[in-house]
Amino acid sequence: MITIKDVARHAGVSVSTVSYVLSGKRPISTATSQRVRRSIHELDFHPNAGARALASSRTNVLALVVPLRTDLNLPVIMQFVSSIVTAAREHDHDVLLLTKESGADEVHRVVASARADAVIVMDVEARDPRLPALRELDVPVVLVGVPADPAGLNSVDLDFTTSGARAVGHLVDLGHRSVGLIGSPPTVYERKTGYATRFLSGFTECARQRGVTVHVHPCAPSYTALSACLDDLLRQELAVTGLVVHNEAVLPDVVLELRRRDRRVPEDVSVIALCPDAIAATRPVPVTSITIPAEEVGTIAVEMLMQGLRGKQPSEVRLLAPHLTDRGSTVTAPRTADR
Amino acid sequence: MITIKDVARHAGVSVSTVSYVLSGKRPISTATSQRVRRSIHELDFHPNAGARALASSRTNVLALVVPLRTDLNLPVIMQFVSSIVTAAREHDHDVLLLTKESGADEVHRVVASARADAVIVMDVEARDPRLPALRELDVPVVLVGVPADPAGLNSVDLDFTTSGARAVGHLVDLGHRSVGLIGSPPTVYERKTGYATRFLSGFTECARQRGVTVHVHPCAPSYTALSACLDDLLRQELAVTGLVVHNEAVLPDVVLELRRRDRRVPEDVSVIALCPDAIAATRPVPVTSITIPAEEVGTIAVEMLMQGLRGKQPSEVRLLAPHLTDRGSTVTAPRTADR
DNA sequence: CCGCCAAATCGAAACGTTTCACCAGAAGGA
DNA sequence: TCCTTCTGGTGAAACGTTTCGATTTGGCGG
Repeated sequence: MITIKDVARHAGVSVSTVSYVLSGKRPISTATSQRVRRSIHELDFHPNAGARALASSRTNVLALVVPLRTDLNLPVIMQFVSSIVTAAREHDHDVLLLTKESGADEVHRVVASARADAVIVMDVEARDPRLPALRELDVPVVLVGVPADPAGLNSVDLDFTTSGARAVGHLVDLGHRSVGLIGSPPTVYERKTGYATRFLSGFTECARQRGVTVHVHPCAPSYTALSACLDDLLRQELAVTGLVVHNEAVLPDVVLELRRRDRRVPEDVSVIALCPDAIAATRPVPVTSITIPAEEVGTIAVEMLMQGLRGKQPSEVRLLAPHLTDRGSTVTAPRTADR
Repeated sequence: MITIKDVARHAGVSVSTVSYVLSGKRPISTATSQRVRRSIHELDFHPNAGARALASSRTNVLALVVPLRTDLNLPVIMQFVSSIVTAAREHDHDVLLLTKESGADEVHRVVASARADAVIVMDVEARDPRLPALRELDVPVVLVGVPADPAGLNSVDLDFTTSGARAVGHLVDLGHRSVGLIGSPPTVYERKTGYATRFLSGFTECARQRGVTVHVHPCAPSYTALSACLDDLLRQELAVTGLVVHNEAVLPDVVLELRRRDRRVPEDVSVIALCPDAIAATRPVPVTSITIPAEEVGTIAVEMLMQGLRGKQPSEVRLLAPHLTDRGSTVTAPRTADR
């Protein structure tokens, strides 16, 4: 193994000088610096992470808690993870993977044993049982998803309330007076996952204000559930002309099933979804959507942690404004809404 | 921070004794051992990972290289990751996440800086450009997926060749004489991903031996591609009565689209898929399938690494026998096969 | 020519484990 | 009784960095 000592000898300087060249914490003359750098390169020196961590009490590792069992919105999760890893690398950090299933104890273990010096927790629920334990940690923590009481922790997420309002608003602007919501699976609402209920409240509140009737329908991620859901929403007497879909899993089937029922999109029914752009764009008919800005959320989460590691501990909540992309699946409501 | 010294003092023993209690590398009297354990527990002591790594040159961390950008078979990937993390924890190891996109350099960095002491690489292609670099590493490496030349490395995967044969064999046994394959996206074959071509060769070879005609059709993960694909495969003159689907992304739509074309499953067309059980079981009509044993592969991968860390370096290839579950979507071929 | 200052560099003490070599004391054999 | 052999335990030297304080150098004003 090749150590900093070897580099120092090779470059004809002291060990500490090499260290300072690497960290930039003391001024080093450009001549020396370059000589050292060349030695590092020639010897292919990589500082030992353990030794570094021991001496500096910094691991340059972020712990990331991911909900792996959830088979629901997997693409979204992956996008988060991907952007987090990339962002972390940009700040010279690595990512340690923990699963949500193993709970807060694992996070504590990882922090207590100084394996990571900051934590990102994904898929946080409104009254997440892990919250108290997370508050106890004396390292920076960022939650992806906003809990009921975010005090003492940082959180970042899409502004789902505004998104719900925005979705229904878009349809109302187009003249729709009766709007259906195909929601997330019932289980998601039951466990009070923050994002689903927030989207729902934004949705209903906006509808109320603008005087349109809404029909809310959670939907499990299966064909039969979707089928039943559509049967219900498409009943003549409801006269639904606009559909908001907040359910990545069934969105693919929604358009197909509407067709099978002789409802054309967008002529008969306008459809707007809340999902990653990648999904909305590849449907048979591209779907107008509000994007879930996974990329951005991930980057911001890492940014917040880096802030925290630099000493600031603001404990803020950052809600990202929704961004709507019209892909043509929403049009002016048909005249014969009550055919 | 609470160190091993504190524990030693609290338990009235020397530092080394505590260490030996923890590692079990020397016999310690049960009396002392229990006293030490109680102290550890009372003080909530967690050995500092950095110091540990430095002194023992073992990090107890596995690096895992994951293809995060691939939006294709995400559920499968997640299952792998999930089982790997779980298995790693069972062996008291943590998992460091690397992305495939960042290439072999990152793996080298992580190993050279002693951040991890073994590596799992997922989604390995037949002539993967990372292979040479991986062979250079002097730590245990396990590939998930078998490259053209697996020499010097360990690999584990489903036996795709046999799986292909098994799938077509199952249909032939039921009397089908003309079988279609809805394959993975064309890009997957182009980059010579091992598993797709191996499945294909097993498929065609078995069909040849048993004298049935086959119609192979790669299929991009989009509705239009699937539609075109089905149009082609369902042409009268081909008289296809059995369909093998090796494409998680479009499987959900296949049954729906068959229905739309007035082909019933399984009365008119038998369908068998290669995909995780979770996907096959939740289709409108549950689909007979050969499972992708992600759970098992992950566990085995970790097991092999642990072997390697214990000193053995066998460099073996482990192919898992396919397991077929009949869910009723495959039945005896209709009489009027050539209607 | 001297003394002083800043800039650049060096030396050595941490950091918290593991592990090797060593040491008491008890047990056992002669 | 004395020597050996265990068993259970200790002390201290690594491990490879970072970082603090000290030291050298060169330049400059007086």
